[in-house]
Amino acid sequence: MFSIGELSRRAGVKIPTIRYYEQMGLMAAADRSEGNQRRYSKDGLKRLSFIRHSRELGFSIDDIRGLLELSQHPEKPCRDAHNMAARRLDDVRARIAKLRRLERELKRISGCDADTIAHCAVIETLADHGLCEGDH
Amino acid sequence: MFSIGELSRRAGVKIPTIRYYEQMGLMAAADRSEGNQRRYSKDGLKRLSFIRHSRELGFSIDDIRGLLELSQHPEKPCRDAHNMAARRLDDVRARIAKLRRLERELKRISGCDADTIAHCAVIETLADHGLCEGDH
DNA sequence: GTAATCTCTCTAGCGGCTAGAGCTTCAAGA
DNA sequence: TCTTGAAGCTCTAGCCGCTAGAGAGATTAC
Ligand SMILES: [Zn+2]
Ligand SMILES: [Zn+2]
Ligand SMILES: [Zn+2]
Ligand SMILES: [Zn+2]
Repeated sequence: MFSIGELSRRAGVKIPTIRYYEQMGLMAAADRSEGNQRRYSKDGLKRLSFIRHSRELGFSIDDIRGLLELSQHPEKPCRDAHNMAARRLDDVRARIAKLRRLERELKRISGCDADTIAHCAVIETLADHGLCEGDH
Repeated sequence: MFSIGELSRRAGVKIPTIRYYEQMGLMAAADRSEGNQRRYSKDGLKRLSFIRHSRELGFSIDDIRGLLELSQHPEKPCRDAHNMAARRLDDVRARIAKLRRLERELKRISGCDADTIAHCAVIETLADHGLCEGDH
C-alpha cells in the first residue's frame, strides 16, 4: 500500500491528474487510510500505467474507459479494441497530413527575404490565402 | 457596412467566434447601428480574413495580436514576423515527428491477429510500454 | 512534541471556441 | 403602417484534459 505521491512518482503521472482520473471513473475510488488519504496497491499502479500509456498513444478518456473495461474481460473478442486503435490511427494520419500541408506553407513563407513588413511574405500570405500553394 | 451575419458568411467564421475575437482584442470593437448591432466595413472583413488564415496556419491568438500589430506598420522590419513563423514551423515539425512515432505504434498494434482480449496486441501493448518499438 | 512534508477537498483557470436563454432590433411583405 | 420572423444582443456555462492554489487536516522523522 502506498500513497498518492508514491504512485505519482512510480507511474510518472502528476497527483492532481490521478485524482482527476478517479473523478472521471478511470481509476476506481481508492482505499483510504484512517486519516482519509488515498492508499494504492500494485493493481492501482498497473491500471494507472495502462491509462498513461493509452493517453500517450492518443486515446481519449472515453476510449480509455472502454479499453480498461475490455481489458477486464480476457475471454471477450478483441474486435472493439481493434476498431478503437484503427480509428486512432486514421485520426493520427489525418492530423499528420494536415500538419504537412501547414509545414509546406510555413516553410515557404519563412523564406521571405524582404526587410520590411511592406514586402514581407509572411504578412502578405496571412492577408491572402490565394498566395498559398495548397489548401488547409 | 454589413451585419455580423454577413461578415460571418463572407469570412467563413462563425458569429460567436467573431464576437470572441472582439473580446480577445483581435477585432476592434465594431461600429454599432442605432439599435446597437455591430456593423462592419471591408476593413473588418480584411482583418477577420487575416485572423482566420493565421489560425488556419496554426498561430495562437496571442501571436495573431502581434502579427496584426506588425501588419499595421509597413515600414518596420519584418524580423519579428519571421521569428514567429519560424517558431510555428519548429512546432509543427515537432508535432509531426511525434505523430509519426504514434502512427508507427498504432500501425503495429492494429496488426493484432488474435481473437480474444487475452492475447490482443492492442491491450497488451497498452499495459506495457516495453512492447513498444519506440519512445513517445 | 514539534516541524516539515504530504494530502485532503473545493474552486477556478488554461485555449479557442461553442451553445443556449431570454431579450431587442431589423427588414420585408401585406 | 403594421406584423412577423429572422437575426442580433448580452451573459453565462460547457467542452477537453488537465493544472494551480487556498486553506485545512494527516503523516512522518527526529
Ligand atoms: Zn518578411
Ligand atoms: Zn492559405
Ligand atoms: Zn486484438
Ligand atoms: Zn509505448
